[in-house]
Amino acid sequence: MMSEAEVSSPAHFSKRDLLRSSFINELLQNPKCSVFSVERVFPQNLGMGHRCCSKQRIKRGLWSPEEDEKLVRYINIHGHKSWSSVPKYAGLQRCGKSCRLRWINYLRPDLKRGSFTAEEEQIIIDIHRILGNRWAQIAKHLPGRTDNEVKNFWNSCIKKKLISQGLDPQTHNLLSSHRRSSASTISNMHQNSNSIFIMSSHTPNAPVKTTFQTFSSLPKPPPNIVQTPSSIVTSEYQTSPIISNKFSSDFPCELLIDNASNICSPSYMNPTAVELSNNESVANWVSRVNIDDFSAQTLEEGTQVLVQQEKDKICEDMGTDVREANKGYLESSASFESSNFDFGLLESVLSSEFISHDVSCMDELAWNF
DNA sequence: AACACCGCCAACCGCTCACAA
DNA sequence: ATTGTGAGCGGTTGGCGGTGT
Repeated sequence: MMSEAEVSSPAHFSKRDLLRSSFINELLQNPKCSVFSVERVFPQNLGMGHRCCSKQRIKRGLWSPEEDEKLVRYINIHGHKSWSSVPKYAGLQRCGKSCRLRWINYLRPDLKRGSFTAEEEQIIIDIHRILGNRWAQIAKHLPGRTDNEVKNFWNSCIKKKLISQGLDPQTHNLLSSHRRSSASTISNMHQNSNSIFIMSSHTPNAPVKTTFQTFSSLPKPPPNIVQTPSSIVTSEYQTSPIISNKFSSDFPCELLIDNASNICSPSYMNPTAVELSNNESVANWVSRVNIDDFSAQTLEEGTQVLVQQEKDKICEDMGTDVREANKGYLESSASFESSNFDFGLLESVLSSEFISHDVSCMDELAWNF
């Protein structure tokens, strides 16, 4: 433990050290902790404040330990019913917005600190492939992580990693510079073994049309579509015995099929990932089929059960008659369209769990929407 | 040692949405 | 229906620290 003199000396701490030091935790546990006696000001950050708080002269920029202490102490005692009143009563020359941000992104006691794990990284990638840059949604699936943290991690690490793998970080498809070589490879896979395809519905926000079809009856895809399933030519998709039928009012669906191994992974494409979906030739290629037919013809028995279980579960949650839902084609039924059920979120939970873990975890999924 | 460059990340900005008056 | 306010979100910025020359 450092002496107070050491702690009080700004020279001993870089900004990052101060922000990250373990005594933040100490402070959180003990609001009366007075370890921050140092007068640390950031004159360069003394601006006029946010537009939302332009009436006051408020401080901007990095938070000093004293400010952190005041904020933590106040919230520990009074909570934060109204952020706009927090700075006033906490004795801070900050706007409420800044206080809220500081609390949520840094001072909240339930925050996890330290580097992202490989598992967290994979979850981020998986959910991002589905939801796109919806950092807050992604962060909800990473306990103790904030949207800001996830966003920064994405921009500083994952993005580069994907690019280095020849993947477009927005669409998770192959970058154009990598397409030429990959396209021929995948095209060969199609010709030789009927390996992997993507079937896609069309525009984002459009009602979900069908997305499922037996592989063998599909017409040959247009040349450009075989360039796209870059992200599924990975071990995770080749080894995950995943199948589920999901629908979304927000996102177009895609179904990833490895016919050679009978592995299927339907998913949603994030809106930025549908560049090909607006292509007419792609639209023509995607045709409608009965989902039950698909399941029966192409899936092993155990997988069919999983399909049915999930369909039932979804319909149950929505108050929809399962048998009714199973009767016809799973296109944009009125009940789905009018529902407030967040299929995007559902999908994000499901896919992150399924892709990263064993299928047996299906029953453990939280349906807390 | 000095400087330049670069990556990380905390914080800000501007926007949208929800809700109350 | 309109307006004002607050909360939340995603994009962006800029300072700091590490690294290379």
